[in-house]
Amino acid sequence: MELPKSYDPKGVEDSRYQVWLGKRYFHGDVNSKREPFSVVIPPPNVTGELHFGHALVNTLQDIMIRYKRMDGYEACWLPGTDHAGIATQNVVERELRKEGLTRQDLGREKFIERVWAWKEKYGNRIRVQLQSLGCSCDWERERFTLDDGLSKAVIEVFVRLYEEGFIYQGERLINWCPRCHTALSDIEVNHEEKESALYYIQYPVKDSNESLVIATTRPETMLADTSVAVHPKDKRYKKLIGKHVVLPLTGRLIPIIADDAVDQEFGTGALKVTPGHDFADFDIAQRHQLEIINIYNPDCTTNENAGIYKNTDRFEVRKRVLSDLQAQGLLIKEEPYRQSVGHCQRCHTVVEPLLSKQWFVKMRDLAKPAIQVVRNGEIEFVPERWQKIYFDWMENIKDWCISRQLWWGHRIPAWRCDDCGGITVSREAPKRCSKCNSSKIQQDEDVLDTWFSSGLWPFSIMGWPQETPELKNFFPTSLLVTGPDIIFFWVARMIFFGLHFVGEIPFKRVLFNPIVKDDQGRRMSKSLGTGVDFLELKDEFGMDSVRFTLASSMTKGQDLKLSVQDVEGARKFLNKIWNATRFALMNLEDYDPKCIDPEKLEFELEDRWMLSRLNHAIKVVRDSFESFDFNIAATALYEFFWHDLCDWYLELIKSRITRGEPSKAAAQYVLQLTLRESLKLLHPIIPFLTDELWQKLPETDAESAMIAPFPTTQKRWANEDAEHEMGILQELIGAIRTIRSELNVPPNKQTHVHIQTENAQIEKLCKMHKSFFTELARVEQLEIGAHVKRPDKAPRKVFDYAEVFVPVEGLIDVDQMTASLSKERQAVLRELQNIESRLGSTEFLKKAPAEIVERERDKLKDLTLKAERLNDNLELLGANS
RNA sequence: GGGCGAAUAGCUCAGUUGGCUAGAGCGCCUCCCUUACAAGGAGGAGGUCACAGGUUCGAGUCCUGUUUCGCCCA
Repeated sequence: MELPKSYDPKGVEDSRYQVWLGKRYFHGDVNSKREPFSVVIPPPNVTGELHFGHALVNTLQDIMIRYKRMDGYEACWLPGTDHAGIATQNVVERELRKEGLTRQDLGREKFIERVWAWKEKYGNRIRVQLQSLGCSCDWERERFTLDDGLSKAVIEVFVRLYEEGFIYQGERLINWCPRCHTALSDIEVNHEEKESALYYIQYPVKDSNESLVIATTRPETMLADTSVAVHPKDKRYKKLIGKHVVLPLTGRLIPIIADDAVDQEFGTGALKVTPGHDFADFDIAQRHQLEIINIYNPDCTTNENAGIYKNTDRFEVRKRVLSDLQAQGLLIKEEPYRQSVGHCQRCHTVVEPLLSKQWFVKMRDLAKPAIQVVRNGEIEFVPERWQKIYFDWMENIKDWCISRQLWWGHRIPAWRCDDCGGITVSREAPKRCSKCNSSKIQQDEDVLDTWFSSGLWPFSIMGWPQETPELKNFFPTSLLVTGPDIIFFWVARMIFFGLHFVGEIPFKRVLFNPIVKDDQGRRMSKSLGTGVDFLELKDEFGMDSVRFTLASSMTKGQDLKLSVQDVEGARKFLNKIWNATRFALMNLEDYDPKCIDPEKLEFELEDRWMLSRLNHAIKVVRDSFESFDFNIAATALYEFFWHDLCDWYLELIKSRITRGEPSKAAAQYVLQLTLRESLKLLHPIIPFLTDELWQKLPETDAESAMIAPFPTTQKRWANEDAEHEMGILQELIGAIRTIRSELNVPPNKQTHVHIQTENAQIEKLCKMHKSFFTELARVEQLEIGAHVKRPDKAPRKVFDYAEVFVPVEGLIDVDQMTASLSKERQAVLRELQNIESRLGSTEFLKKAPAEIVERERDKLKDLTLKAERLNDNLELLGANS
């Protein structure tokens, strides 16, 4: 069976995935005796598309799930999607607009049907993308936040919170998006600095010649002013407190009040108070029982409260107000000002604070235990620094506005009575008002914030409020991988909901992944047009390449820059693995595991070294998976496979195998073992290729790499002596190669090599492994020992324990050789000086740990030797030292 | 305004409680199509670790300040 010369992921990936699906490897068994390892997916928007950020989050989850599954855990990764209220509704409304329709034209029921149709059409896309990525999700447990079961959980939670007094309805100032026509929670508003202006407006004081000048960035809201506030200690205005001003343009009389919240330094120190359209002003109004005026309709055109300005867009009103003020000479001045303006997270429209009746969740008491479990380490945040962000928010948490004036979502289970106005909250649709028994009741029109249902995800996906085997086995989950941008929206809410409703933390560890950016550092965002569809890379590079790239770039910084070049590099690595396996298979054709007794094999130095390196790789990979240092795991595997295995080991055993030396069996044994264990180590990161190759191995311990036991370190493989000896041979061979290359010795030309050393062990080592020199450095004759004389003109490399000479015919550049040796001597002397001054310091000897001092002494010895050798050689080359 | 993070080779980044003659990948330069792989092999050049102080026997690493950039909150 001959493999093609290069790896083509096309076909391989999809067919592998189908096999895994068919074998139900992904399914988590609730009856298993194995320790569970569970993860719930951060549910993507059902009608959305996955971008590179998703690719990263899901690759990391898959790596952990696959690693744990192989390592003997009952792994279960529960997938699903989110209905994403505003986002999805916006998308469908946009489609309707193309037909010249609005959702109101269709009516609620028809509109919802349209959204479901849309969901059916595009809902599978997420699954297809995740499967292309290789995600080993338990698809039998796939859920959607609007499924019946999950909707029941939402209702249950709402009703319980209402009954417990956590949920209330209140008339409050909220953030209103005039385009989405809905209330937003505080965190759904993004603040952006904008160049704007500060307008100084004169308010005449009633029955007086005096006037007050106020400064504002939003002059149009003066139509809703109900007071002017000054600081009680402000000498400028003290005498005016208690008087009234005549509000320009409207003629209304409003009081001048004193409040500590006024900043005397800002503007003129006099603040117009607009409680209907400003959060700070609303608070002031509460303290002083001021009237609250709302001048806006839901679309933020003005209503009748705006008087002559009614039925006008809010930005148009601003212009008209300013020009009217100017005409009356009341606009004193205008100066440039940077202002922070809130925008709707979903549609980027400037939000407006509006007075409105909404449902809220009281947060203080829910937040407390949620803070506690992170503080005491029951839930671990990685990187830890995100804790602070979490604490800051949770400790200053405000009540959560959960009602949305949308149609797509979980409808609030509350009914209002037409007769008595009472509210009935119920799990089942009630027939009568619970207060007055009237049958004229109407369900609240609003739906719940999408994050309200997402917050229940870890247990609603497992069937809560029913007591299911899934909950019993897989809850709390082991790990959550998500972006730090939704720490408030999602992570925090899952924690307090989990604690409150299941009485347990929802997950033990949270890994916050960096934000994926493109090679120019731009955020991968669809609206910016920088969202790259990672599936486009599938055909050319394969998803394994994408996964490997993501894993190797995954550090704990806050950005992760990706470029196609990196993916290309990963593909080369995959090809290397492919070809190494191809080589192995060609050289294992006559290998029969049944005839091999590992105890009786004649292991050579390189065999022992290879196993020791393997052992080391196993340790690094395991440790870094456990600490989520995926880049370290990926880099270590790359280094190990490419450099240790391919560059050295494979080269060294070629002749043993082809010549059929007595140690051939040992080489074959170590080769197949190393390859097999490597494929396992690599499997969590690059599952497709590794399992494809696994199927071709002569000896395996499972039918698929996916379910093979993850390698464990073996004491008998660790071999420091072998590593040390190989290190010396590699160094000497490297020296010969460097010399040859520098002198442009043709690769096929063989040379003599002289190695001068007084070290008998090294002499013996080199003599025993003469073949290394022959095969890897084209050495036809090797002379080594203390007796070896330095040839005058031959090029050389100098180590502390030996000198390597390659006497080549023809010209050698003595000057160049001298220069390079001099340069090296300079560096050595500089370092020697450092060490000597260190060792000469009594402070150092007294305070530094013994092993450090010892190391410095060793270095001193080695470097002194090296310096002497360099001197000797330079002298011989005729250089003045 | 407050908080967090980043600044190391041309580029992208590693560098784990201070012990480093500072690493990798890509790119660049030289040589080579040697029967696993040219998506390859061998070798090479390239860095005052942003700046200024401090702590320490010893600082890329810790502290303070400055500059530049990014993110979050108000």
